[in-house]
Amino acid sequence: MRAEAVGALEPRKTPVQTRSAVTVKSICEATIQVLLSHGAERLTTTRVADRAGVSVGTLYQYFPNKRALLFAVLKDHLGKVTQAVEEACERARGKALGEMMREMVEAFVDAKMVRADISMGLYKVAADVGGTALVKRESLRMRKAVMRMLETAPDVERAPEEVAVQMMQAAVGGAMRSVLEGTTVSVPVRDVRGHLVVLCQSYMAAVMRGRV
Amino acid sequence: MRAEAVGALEPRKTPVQTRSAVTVKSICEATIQVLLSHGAERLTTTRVADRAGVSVGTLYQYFPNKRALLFAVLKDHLGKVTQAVEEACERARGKALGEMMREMVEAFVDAKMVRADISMGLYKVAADVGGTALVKRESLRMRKAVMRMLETAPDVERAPEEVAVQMMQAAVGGAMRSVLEGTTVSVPVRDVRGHLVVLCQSYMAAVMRGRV
DNA sequence: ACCTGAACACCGTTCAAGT
DNA sequence: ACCTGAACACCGTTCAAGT
Repeated sequence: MRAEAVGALEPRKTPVQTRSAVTVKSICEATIQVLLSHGAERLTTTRVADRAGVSVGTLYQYFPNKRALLFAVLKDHLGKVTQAVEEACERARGKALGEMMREMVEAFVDAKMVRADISMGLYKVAADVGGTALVKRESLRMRKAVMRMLETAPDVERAPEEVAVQMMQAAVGGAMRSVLEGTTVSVPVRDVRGHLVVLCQSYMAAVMRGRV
Repeated sequence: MRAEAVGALEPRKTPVQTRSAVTVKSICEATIQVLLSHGAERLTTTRVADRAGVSVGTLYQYFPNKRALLFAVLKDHLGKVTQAVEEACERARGKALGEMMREMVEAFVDAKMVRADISMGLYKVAADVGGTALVKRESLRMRKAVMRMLETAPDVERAPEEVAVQMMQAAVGGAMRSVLEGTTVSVPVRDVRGHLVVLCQSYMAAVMRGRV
């Protein structure tokens, strides 16, 4: 298997003046706007620069390449989702297993849904941009939060294997993706939430019963 | 939301002579080879043509554009997976619900795994290529097969809502994707299969019990 | 009926010149 | 310290010319 030829993805220079901090922010915002209005395949560095009111050269002063730009935007978006899940896990400490699953899943689904349009747009670019590495990192953060939460469940004697939690996350994440991409026939958000809650509850319960 | 600007994705002309049938096949094979050896971002129509031993012009005689080429390859691959699942559903008719889930999930996982490298490579291009439309079609075919199977389960009184089956598919598909992309920490295939079987069994059982 | 490959348009990226 | 935009390289796609 090939190693991903990613190249530098980190921002090129850190803005030291207020002017450039504004520039960077406007470039990121312009990226999202272009993504949503023109679509991923028409997202051009020139177009982004235009929209941000700067020249291409300026864009490249802060981002080494197009991927890095999209990477930054993706990172920001995924970070918000992870944070929402972490907070939910914190809130649910000490509750029963079923409640925990509900809080976690609802936080995840809702975080993805607040900016459903951005989530959708970013799925398309994630693959081109080293998104999997990012998803991997965020998954790990979420998994740790979930594991910590599970340790405090009164109705759980010993924590489940980490594989089980991984599968659960991957399943919920995949289902959300499918809904957002419209692969799934359109279903009300409320139903999706409800179904994913049940899915996690029943799977976790089965795992605890040693069904695997 | 923007409509996907797909353009023609169907092959441009149907080979009428043996020579050109060979050409088309070799172009498709070359595509997979280039995808696996050079990676998605270095997959160039010129490179594919070179590898297939023809000129770019010839490639464009059969495929209107690069996307159509990748679309064809993706379609073929997904078709095989769907077929495997359909066959499994056929075999499992009349068995108990738990057995049905096992047969279905194992068929799906195994089909994805036979050519894990191709599955992986194609995930990267799917987004650029109108893959979601294709996935939607294949999902529908699989869902119908699953619904037909479920009707014959002796321990199921009334078939589950279609939403539930959709969620299950999306969850399993997403989990497999996560495993293949390496987002999930590497887990033995056998374990993945086992976990996904339990996930489907417990979720379906919960749905039947009216837990949603 | 099928194949070739030079030519064109477009996009990512750079860098010399400006403030 | 930051910005500009013409110039370059590369890739998708075409089409006049060949067999």
